[in-house]
Amino acid sequence: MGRRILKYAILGLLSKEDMSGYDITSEFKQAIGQFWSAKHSQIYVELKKLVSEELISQYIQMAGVKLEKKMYRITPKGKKELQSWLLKIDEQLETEKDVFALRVYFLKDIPSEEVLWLFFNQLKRKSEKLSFLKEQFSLHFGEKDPINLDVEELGHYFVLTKAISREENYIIWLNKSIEIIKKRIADKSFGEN
Amino acid sequence: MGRRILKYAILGLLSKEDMSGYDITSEFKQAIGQFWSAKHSQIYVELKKLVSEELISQYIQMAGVKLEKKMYRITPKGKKELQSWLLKIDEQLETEKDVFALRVYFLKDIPSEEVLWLFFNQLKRKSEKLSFLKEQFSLHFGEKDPINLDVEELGHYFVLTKAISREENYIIWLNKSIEIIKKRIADKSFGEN
DNA sequence: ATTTAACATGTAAATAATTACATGTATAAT
DNA sequence: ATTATACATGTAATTATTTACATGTTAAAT
Repeated sequence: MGRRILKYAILGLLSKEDMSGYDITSEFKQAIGQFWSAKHSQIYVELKKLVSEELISQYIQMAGVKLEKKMYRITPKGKKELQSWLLKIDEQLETEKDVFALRVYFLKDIPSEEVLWLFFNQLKRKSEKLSFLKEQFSLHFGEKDPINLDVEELGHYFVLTKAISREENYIIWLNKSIEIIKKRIADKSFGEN
Repeated sequence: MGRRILKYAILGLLSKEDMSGYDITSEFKQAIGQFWSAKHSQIYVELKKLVSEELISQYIQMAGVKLEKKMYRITPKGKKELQSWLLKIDEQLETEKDVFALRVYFLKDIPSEEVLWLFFNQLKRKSEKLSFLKEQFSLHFGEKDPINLDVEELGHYFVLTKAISREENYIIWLNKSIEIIKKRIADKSFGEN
């Protein structure tokens, strides 16, 4: 935190095409939302700030008869700031937070009969997420070879493959852990009998 | 963020053994720091809050002649709250934020001659992190079979294997992406000549 | 002996982010 | 026609987190 990531996320999205606050909110439910996300309340405030900083400009687009949709467009100044940020290297790798892993660290305080259920529950959620991501992938890329992809699509391709492999890896770890837990339970009841 | 994760992270750590604020800060530089972390300024404030909530208690331990180290111990009330939190399921999976992936999504705005360097840089950092984690692992577990591990150590084992596989997976993705980028560059210069 | 690094604890200010409150339009389904 | 859902935008209050400021002790290295 504290590095105005949302600012650059918005500039990056607007660099591709003009969008409304609602559109940006929706983007964070798609591929890029796997790696950065914000609520609409934060987005609308940030958009106003970016306008005041002259990094983006605003115009009205009618949606229906009465609904004035506020569209935003990146300015040359905004584009420049985005490009310079994209080349910046973060001083240190930030913590990729994961509350499930935190809970697992405190395993000894979880009743042993509940542990397996917790892992299976996480497995279910992660499997669902993986399905969603794979669907997204086949929808956008199908059997396409990334070598031939337009550079406009390549970022999306990389990010989707990253998200998919992350979930696959998570699931593998969950299954391995489940096996260990099961084996420990089996060994224990054997010892007890 | 609004779910007081740090509160439970501290309770979980204190559930294992009494610690000072400094000790907790140090823990976040070890294995669990891969999945949750906080700065000392936040930790000291949270500790005082937890004392006022009677979830932990404080006592003094002399370190040297003058240095009064403030130690914290979890109370039965604190233990109870921890255990109930550990069984709670998060309503929805939160975004596992990753600024590098965000930058990659905006690839089209990065000069093509800089892209490879960015990926290689990330590869270097992630490889270093992986080495650190593997060192931690062999230090704590060596060739031990997780089946025979004490339940006190099992959480640590799972978290370390999770952190290691996450980094390994990240590195695989980076290498695959680098190959694609290289191939695209080769194809392009072939076409241009 | 002196310096450096690690140990140790705090507060204040600013920023980032969430949750809750608040309102209205357009479209699809029933 | 009515209802539900998606589209659309905002503010206020609260909480979480970082950065900067501030100080002192202990142990190890030179």
